Amino acid sequence: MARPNDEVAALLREYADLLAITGKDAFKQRAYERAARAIGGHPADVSRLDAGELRAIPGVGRSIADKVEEYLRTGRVAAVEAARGELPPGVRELTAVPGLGPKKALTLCRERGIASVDDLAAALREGRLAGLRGFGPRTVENLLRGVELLRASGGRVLLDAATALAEEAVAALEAAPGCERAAPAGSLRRMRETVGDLDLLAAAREAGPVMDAFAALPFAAEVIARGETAMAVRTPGGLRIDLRVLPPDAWGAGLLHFTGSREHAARIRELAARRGLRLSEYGLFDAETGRRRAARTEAGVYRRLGLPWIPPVLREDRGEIEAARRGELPRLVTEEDLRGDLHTHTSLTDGLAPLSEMAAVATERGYEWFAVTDHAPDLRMQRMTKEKILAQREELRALQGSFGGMRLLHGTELNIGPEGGVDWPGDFLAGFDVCVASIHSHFGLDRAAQTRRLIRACENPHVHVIGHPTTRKLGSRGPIDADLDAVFAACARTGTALEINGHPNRLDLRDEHVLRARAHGVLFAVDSDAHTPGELAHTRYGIGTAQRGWLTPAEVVTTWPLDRLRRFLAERGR
DNA sequence: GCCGTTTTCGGCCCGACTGTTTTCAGTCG
Repeated sequence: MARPNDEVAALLREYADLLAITGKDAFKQRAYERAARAIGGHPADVSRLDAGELRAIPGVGRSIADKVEEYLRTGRVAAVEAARGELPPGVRELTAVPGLGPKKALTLCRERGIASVDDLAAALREGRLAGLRGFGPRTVENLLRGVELLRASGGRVLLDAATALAEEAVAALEAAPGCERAAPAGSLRRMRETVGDLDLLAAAREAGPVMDAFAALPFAAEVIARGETAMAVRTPGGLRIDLRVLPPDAWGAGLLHFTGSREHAARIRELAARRGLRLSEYGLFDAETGRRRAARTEAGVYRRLGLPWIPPVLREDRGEIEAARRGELPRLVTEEDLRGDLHTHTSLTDGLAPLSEMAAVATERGYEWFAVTDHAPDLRMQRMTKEKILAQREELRALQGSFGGMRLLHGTELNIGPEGGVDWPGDFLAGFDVCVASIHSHFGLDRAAQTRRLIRACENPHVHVIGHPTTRKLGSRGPIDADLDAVFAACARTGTALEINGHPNRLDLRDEHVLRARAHGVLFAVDSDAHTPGELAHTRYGIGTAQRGWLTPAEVVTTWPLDRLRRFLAERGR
């Protein structure tokens, strides 16, 4: 079961969507969206708040607070039920189809009785949309492809794939005649865990040559749209890439606008409006005189609004604007802060490179220490034994000193059993420098059992880090069902660190969990979980997640110098 | 429906592109 905040947020979001589809007041709809976001991201459990505390959440007033209380008390909200009653239940999912918004969804429902994506697909195939106002042949074609796309991909790509595409595209744009600079914006720049489409920006006086270079990219399979300064292409895999070409002197305003999030940008524009200014991708203007006040740099635009520059990873309207105003933005952890990695594999188990090779690449990354943590025997397919791991320890000791000043640490990745036990007895575990413990099986246990096993693993005095705590895999496996707040509290109590696994298909913990765990006072380990030397660089995505969770270096044990890390490993506390 | 260091009422964020339009609504970011 979801936590109350998520349930309430989902309900408010549904209500906002229903208001949009049925054409109700757009401002009311926006108010519900804002409240949903605020409640979803609120650190305290809404089911434990009184009316006053509820209304203290920004965007929650009397009416919404009443509905939240009604929901928590009765499990339903009359107003939402009524709105649901106005539409067949499947209509809302129609708006997930690219190119299909609330207005067209309503038309389809009212005029043709279409109430689901499947209905829509059938109607399109059978030509039943003919004669419907606003649904000409081009629209029908686009909707067909939209349905196809929605079904094929679920819509989003992993961060590493998006990063690779963006880097290649940016290099090509920068090489175009007249292009002064180019950069990714959007959710990629904010380091969201997946990317729905790619936003690129370029600065040039003449847009034409830059757009030509964009259209000529090898992965630009199809041009979806092309205007004076904006265009969009689709990759063979179905990913949409948007390009916007800006005048060079509007670079900062454009970057801010297209980096988003939409919610953050909207609040910044609102802030500007309140000061008699108007913000667009072309700059910050005096609303009366039209004179431009700032545009060249992001920092300049923020400064003009009385704010310091806000890092893109924080721009989600999760309190960053308020923190910026108070001068309390965190000093975010960066990749340069990392001094080591506590979760890596070698060819002794399922890694692809020997210990010496992994360590050599770790040295190149400038690490001060480096832990090798191959799988323990309960993961049967790895065929691990005491003898094999002790032999690895000898090998590691023999290599100690071969990698400049970098210190090698010997560890293992234990398996958390269904009851919370781990592979080896305590006296054997005591021989390791570091133990990571992770769930690799029994994903289907109920919430109480999952919570119990994780807490037991935390309480094991030999366990230093809980690896990929929710075990989700993006696009293929959901998270286990556990009371994470109870687990976070146990980690804080026992001094066990939670991993932020940087593998792009894990990113586990995810940003929202990091924010919540942080409120409990938990320590974190940003790790690569590398199975090849190249994957050691996956920490960049883990760092992105850590930053989105507002973490500072002090909270991340993998940024600590060796002596401090050793104290943590010895005492497992602070 | 929310909100207030000019406001407790009257505001509430901005622009590009597409398609089906003879002047603009819908969608998206």
